[in-house]
Amino acid sequence: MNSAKRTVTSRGRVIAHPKRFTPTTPSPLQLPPPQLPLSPLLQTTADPPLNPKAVDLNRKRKRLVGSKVTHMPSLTFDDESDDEADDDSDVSEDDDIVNQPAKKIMRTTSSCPAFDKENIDITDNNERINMNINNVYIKLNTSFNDNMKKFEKRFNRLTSACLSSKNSSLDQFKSSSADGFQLEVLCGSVNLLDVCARNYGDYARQILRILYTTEELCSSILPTDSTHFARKPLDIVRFRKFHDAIRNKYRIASNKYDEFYHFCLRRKLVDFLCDERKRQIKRKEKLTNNRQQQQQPTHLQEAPSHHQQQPRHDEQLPVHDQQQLSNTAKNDSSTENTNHLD
DNA sequence: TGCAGACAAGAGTCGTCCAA
DNA sequence: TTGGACGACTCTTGTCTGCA
Repeated sequence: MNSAKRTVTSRGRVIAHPKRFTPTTPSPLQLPPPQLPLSPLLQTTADPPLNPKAVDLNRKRKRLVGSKVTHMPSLTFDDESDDEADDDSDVSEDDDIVNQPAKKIMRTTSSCPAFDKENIDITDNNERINMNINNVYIKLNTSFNDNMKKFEKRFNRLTSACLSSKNSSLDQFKSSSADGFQLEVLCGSVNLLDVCARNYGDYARQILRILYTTEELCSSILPTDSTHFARKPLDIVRFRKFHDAIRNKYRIASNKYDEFYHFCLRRKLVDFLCDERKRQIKRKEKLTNNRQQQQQPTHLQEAPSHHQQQPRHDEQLPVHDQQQLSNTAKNDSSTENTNHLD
């Protein structure tokens, strides 16, 4: 995956031979809700219409006003005299039908007073039907939203319960038998299994601090197959020893260790490495401030030597963190991590 | 009470996989 | 070939907890 053409993002990620440009689009939450073609009475929420055909119903409603309800499949208000008009109209017709006057309207132009009175009654009846349809849609929409909210609450409770149980209990990953586990995992002369810790997270951090130097922890990421990251992965040989220590310390079944590492440990380790970087930057800032304070007052240069702090071994920053520190001081994060490419 | 460490949440970005 | 889903890492911000 490594290629000669590599670019670096503002956050320091190495883009090895980008294949596809992913445009930055506003999140769906930032986008305006879709404009529903339904009437304003139905647009109580941003939810899409329950039935996609509601769009068609809405368009038909244009035609229904002032006409007779002849195209509502679920309603049977037709009388037999409308059959002629219905024969020439089709539900599947498009805008032409909507824009064209319905044939029923042609009958309202009759000079017969009886027909006029009948059409007025039909119009009033249609308006009442439309109002009823709107009310039904509103009730359905409200009921759907209420049920969705209830479902969301239940789902969130279930999710949190699953996550809490998964994070809090090691028992589900432990082996049923104590056989097959090592009594010692040596790192030099230190048996890693003798290290005491409050919990597996604390133990993992201590083991990492034993296996790796602070520089390595601050300049590396967890071992991964991907090569597009700016920081190099931790040494895989020592990381296998880390896995051995964790698995043997807490008697985790070998067939469940992957799941344990993925769900319980990985995130802790990622945050640990990130926090190590922050801590080192903080230490470096303190060291820099102390040096500046020592250099500024000339009359204090002859002060006792215990003010002069010698940099610790773990305070030697890698190149990219020095760059990051300088960028932090400049309040300009746009140029960080640009000089630490391999 | 202040500080340091651990942890969590979320946004941003990228690569990979896979279905259309 | 394209775009969505998903996983992974980085970074920021904030909260919680233990300790001196």
